[in-house]
Amino acid sequence: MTQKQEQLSKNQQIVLSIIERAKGPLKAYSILYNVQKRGIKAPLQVYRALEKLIEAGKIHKIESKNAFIACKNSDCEISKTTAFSICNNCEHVKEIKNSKLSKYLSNFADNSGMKYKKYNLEFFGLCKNCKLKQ
Amino acid sequence: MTQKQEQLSKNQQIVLSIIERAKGPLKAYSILYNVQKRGIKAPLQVYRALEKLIEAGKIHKIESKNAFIACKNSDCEISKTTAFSICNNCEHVKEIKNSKLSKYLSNFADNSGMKYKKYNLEFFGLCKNCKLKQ
DNA sequence: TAACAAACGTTATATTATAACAAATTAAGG
DNA sequence: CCTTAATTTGTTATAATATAACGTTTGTTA
Ligand SMILES: [Zn+2]
Ligand SMILES: [Zn+2]
Ligand SMILES: [Zn+2]
Ligand SMILES: [Zn+2]
Repeated sequence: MTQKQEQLSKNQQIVLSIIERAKGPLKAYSILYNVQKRGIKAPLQVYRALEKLIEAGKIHKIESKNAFIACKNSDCEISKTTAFSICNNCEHVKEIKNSKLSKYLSNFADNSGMKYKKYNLEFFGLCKNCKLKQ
Repeated sequence: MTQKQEQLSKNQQIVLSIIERAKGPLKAYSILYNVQKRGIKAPLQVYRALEKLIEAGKIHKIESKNAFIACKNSDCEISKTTAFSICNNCEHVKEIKNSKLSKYLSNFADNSGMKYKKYNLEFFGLCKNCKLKQ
């Protein structure tokens, strides 16, 4: 009876805490530098933790940036339907929590007959701050 | 009066022709191997061509795969609003052309007040073929 | 406690992408 | 045509991102 792991392991906790404390998405090697004092020495240790954290819905990968951000949607069990807004100027990234959007996309079906359980959406534009400064 | 380039350069044409002939998305180094007989020797030559082709809307990058696919929407001048369906099993990728979807997303605005001119959406699931074989 | 799965540690290496610089080509204006 | 600027090219080196392979340790379950 294999069952989904509940508890995070030591390395997973360390990596998660760094990501949660960060103001924005972190890159894997930046995480590595941040956790070396806590005993994590190699990239692979970070990548393994990242993989598990993503599976657990604790973090998401921003694909267009190869960076990782903590989930703010009360730990999306979802984790499969993600949407982000990304500022092209200051690189600010925010997870979009919008039930209409997620409903719309979860129910989307094109003529291919393919039904999707998973998607990732990345919006780009200028955030409020950066819009003013222009 | 700088103006958007109309004509593709030699290397851009070579790279584009490879991508257009391919059945699915190609990775940069796979493109490189494919064009070496045509005189392109270095990764940078490929990446430079890719960059221009993306700007021109001739190709798109599949972010979750670090791969490049030819645009099928009559050369999206759009190129800024992209959606793809990706099969998790056979890796088949198809650009989604659906005006309702693009209208919905182009008009989407969340409570952040941010308005988006650009997005990339990647759907994941099983294609028809792979669904049958399961 | 035996058996298995998951996590860990470590070294090496694969893959993806860009920096820096100089030469060649192309486009536009006088 | 000549000049100038912009773009494209060629080349070498290197940065940044990610995984393979192996053996050990730890935790769970029967
Ligand atoms: Zn989330
Ligand atoms: Zn901003
Ligand atoms: Zn397109
Ligand atoms: Zn398939």
